[in-house]
Amino acid sequence: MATTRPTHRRKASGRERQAGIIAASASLFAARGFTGTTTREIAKAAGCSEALVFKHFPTKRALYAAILAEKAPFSELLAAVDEAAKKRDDARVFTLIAGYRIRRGADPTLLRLLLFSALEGHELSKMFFKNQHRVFYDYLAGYIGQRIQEGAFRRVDPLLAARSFMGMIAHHRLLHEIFRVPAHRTPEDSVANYVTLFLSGVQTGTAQERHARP
Amino acid sequence: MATTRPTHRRKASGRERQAGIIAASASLFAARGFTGTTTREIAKAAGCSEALVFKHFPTKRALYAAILAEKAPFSELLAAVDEAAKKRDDARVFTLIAGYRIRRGADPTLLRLLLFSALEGHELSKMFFKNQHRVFYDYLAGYIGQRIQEGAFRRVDPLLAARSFMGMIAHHRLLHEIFRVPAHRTPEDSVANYVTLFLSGVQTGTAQERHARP
DNA sequence: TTTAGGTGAGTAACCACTCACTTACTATAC
DNA sequence: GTATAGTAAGTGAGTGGTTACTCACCTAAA
Repeated sequence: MATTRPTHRRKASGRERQAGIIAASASLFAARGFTGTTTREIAKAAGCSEALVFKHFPTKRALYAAILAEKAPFSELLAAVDEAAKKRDDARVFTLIAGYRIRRGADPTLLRLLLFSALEGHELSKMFFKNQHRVFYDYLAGYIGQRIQEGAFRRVDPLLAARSFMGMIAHHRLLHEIFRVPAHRTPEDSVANYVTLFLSGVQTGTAQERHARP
Repeated sequence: MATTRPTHRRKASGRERQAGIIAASASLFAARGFTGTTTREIAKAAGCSEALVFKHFPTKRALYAAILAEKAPFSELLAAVDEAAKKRDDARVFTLIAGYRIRRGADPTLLRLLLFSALEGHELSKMFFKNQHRVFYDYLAGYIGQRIQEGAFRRVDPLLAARSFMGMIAHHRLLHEIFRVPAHRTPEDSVANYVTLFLSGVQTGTAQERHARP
């Protein structure tokens, strides 16, 4: 079973090729959308023939679906957020989430794929959206609801409040990554601004004195 | 010059046809994107032959550009907002803007066209974005800056604050119109929530007592 | 009679996808 | 060690269908 590794291999293994095709086509689909990308371009980007692409994926649509299905949710972030949530460190909870989205070197591919798939009405769009974004709303809404019960947050609608915060973040990325609006602040600055603004809006007086006014 | 109007006209005037083609193709482009829409579909939707479409617009791309260029900014809204701004009625200023975007029967076509054109990298995308959205940022940022100087708002970054608010609104529409997330509040409720949350976040103590706590 | 409105029948290029076929690697028999 | 058989990796040259776009021609109204 353990295969030898020749130094100058001329044929890639099935796994390698498949991963290569997925990686190459993912950036193409993200850049041009599903209908805007041709199988010939995919083959060229993957460094193989069109025929081989169809040996690995029965149809262009199946390849697209494989890409969307591959992108999994992020566990390490949620663990860090959960820890901050247990300490009731509001600023850290929201800064972690915002900072994960808004940061130097963040990959714009996922956002473009998400938008394209939703606009083009691909069937896997909903699952993709659920894995990529829904997690945050549910988690944040739960945390906000809890903080309201504890008297730390004002009585706002938890789900709408969670969406408000995620809206600021998502819109920030949309402006910069899709509409190419130049940034006039550092990522850290922007995140701090959004977090402060949001927390000032939801925290009660007592909680604000602890965090929002340095 | 004044032409008679026969009751049973069989040929449309050039203007009428052109408008019909634009209207028909606009909804198709919004639904399927540029590459996802065929000229045959456009002709069928406009109720004429493909050849006639090309008599009016030299290329498919020129037709797309004509659609994006046609969509003009909204003057009556800005007038109403301006009036509220002169009275320093913060709640009304933000409620007007949010309510214009979030309301029953709002046309999702423009949002889809805007996103598709930006994602597909169409040249007119930037102008379209400027006409459709940029106005709000600049106007709001100016208003927020003024309110800060007057001591009514905290010292936030005016542009980031404006984007935060527009982000909540834009994201709300994105969730419902593109990602088909069901609404759990009425449009008016949602708008009121977003406005209250935002104003609580930016207003100083004195201003909050006047507006945000009924 | 003029002319703007309108079309059926193309065209070359391109699309997703197929197939007959070659090549490179490996396990095994000797 | 080497010959060989089996198989996974890989492709050039297509396939029928679709695309954006054209052109010669028609038709109704002023």
